[in-house]
Amino acid sequence: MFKLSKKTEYGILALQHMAAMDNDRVATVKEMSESYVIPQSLLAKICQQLAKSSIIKSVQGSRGGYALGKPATDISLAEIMEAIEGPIHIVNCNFEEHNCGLDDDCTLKIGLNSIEVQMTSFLNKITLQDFAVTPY
Amino acid sequence: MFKLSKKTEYGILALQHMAAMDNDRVATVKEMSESYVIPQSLLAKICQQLAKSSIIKSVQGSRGGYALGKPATDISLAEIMEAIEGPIHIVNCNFEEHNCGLDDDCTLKIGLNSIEVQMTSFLNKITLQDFAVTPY
DNA sequence: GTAAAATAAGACCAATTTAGTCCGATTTTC
DNA sequence: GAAAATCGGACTAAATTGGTCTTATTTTAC
Repeated sequence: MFKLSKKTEYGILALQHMAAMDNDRVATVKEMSESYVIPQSLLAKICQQLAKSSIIKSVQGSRGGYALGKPATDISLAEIMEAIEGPIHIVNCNFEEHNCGLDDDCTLKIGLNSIEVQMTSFLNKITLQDFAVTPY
Repeated sequence: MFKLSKKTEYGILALQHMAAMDNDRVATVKEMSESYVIPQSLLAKICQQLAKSSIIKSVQGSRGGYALGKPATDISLAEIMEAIEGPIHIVNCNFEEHNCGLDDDCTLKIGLNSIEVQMTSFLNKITLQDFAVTPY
């Protein structure tokens, strides 16, 4: 299951939308949920999460909506995933709770640690700009 | 959810075990499931999947078991994941079934395609040897 | 000042996926 | 022929993800 969750996909679609729009306006959840056929209340929650991580900024009230909180070149895929799905860890066990009974001898954690580091570094380097599709 | 499934983790533990053992012997599921505290019948199925992909080879009957089917340097992480979890796709939609209603205009697929390529290439380069922990 | 249109937030349920169990069959050794 | 192993599939349980609903708050426009 090395896959983005649907929520993350929805979040990316929304971010691509915001990246493509004029700088002076904000996008509403309603507008985006209709464009991309995403349940409105689900996208609403996703936008709230993105806003909490200040990837996007919210404008409340009527005429409100969302817009990117920073340039698309400054928004990494890792950041988006973490905002929506939580911390990225490729192995299930983590250092807070040893639940496999092997504790610190776990050869899985030891062996895969460097891979997790490389992975997250890769995901950190990819920015929204990289996968924002320019209209053609 | 950029995470290995527990099944894949179990599979890796088993592969690490086989990689570390003498070349002339085979490892039984019982032996490995006890060492790493993995449900025996679950590990049994995982080993069958690894054997189907010829990552490991099976010896049937009493005194049977499993051993690596090729050198640890030839077994990639991508290969292990695919054997256990199926094909690697970072986006939910795929080209066989368009289920989002956006069909070929999906900016998600277009934008993330190159990232998926880079990811799988990365996972293909990592071999069991790389994360096999040498006894110390 | 009130109605309308938006975000905020959290509880809740549904659907899907993953993890794990169970049973019977087959293969091989002793 | 018994024992010890893999083979394979159906089934159930648990966990995660996806999605809904409801209520509150904020802001604008009339």
